[in-house]
Amino acid sequence: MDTETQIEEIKKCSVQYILALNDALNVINGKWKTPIIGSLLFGKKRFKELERNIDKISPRMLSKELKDLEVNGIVKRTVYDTTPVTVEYELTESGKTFQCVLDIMVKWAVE
Amino acid sequence: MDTETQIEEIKKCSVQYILALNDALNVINGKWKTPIIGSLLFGKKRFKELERNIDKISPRMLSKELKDLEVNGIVKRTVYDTTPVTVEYELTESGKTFQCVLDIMVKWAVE
DNA sequence: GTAATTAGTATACTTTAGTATATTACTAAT
DNA sequence: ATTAGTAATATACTAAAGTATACTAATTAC
Repeated sequence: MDTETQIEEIKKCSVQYILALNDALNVINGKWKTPIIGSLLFGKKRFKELERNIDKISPRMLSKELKDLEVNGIVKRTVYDTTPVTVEYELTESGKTFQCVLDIMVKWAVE
Repeated sequence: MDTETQIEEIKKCSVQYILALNDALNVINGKWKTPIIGSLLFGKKRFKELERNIDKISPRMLSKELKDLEVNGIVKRTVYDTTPVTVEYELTESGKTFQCVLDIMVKWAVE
């Protein structure tokens, strides 16, 4: 069964539909995940760059949310052995395809 | 400026993009709003029907979330003067167009 | 007269999310 | 020697979200 057919099947069953929905919602829940993803859509960034780019986020939250996003396969973390250490965050392929979800939310909000 | 052009403009500015995104996110935040919308996508329902349809939701939460959704123009509440009183909840036009947002989230989750 | 149904509300509580502030260890510049 | 920058972590706290349980008033069915 291909994904298209699979999606059609899921749409018929409210229980499965809501389960799949929750998977997607877990990626963006909380106050900070969308600003982080939004910021990374404009290119890879370092910890401090994100901290400066996202207004009022504390390092604790930034650290926690980046970990969550990494676990969910949205963000890729790369450490470079420099002094001081350089850590770069960027969206994975899955993270990039998530843009279409965000775009349609923006579209809905505007309309 | 038509909505299409407006959306293109917003996509260029991360601040505006995130603001619009938050409007959409406010509609679905919390544990119960998507199950409620999901349930109403299958047709109009009464309070007790929703309570039975959505596993483990308490009347307090159902009441609160329905009010939120009503305020945000997603759900329409209609009271019929019967005994005992009948209250029907259904999606507004805006609520129905929100389905495409949910659908794309499901699509993303499956893929 | 008692139970069940309707659509909720009230109160108290627990859990989760988020904030504030300080600290770590390393280095480079002043 | 002090300050600043790197990427965080630790501790303690507040605020928001959600749960549990009991309750309302009106009516019908048993």
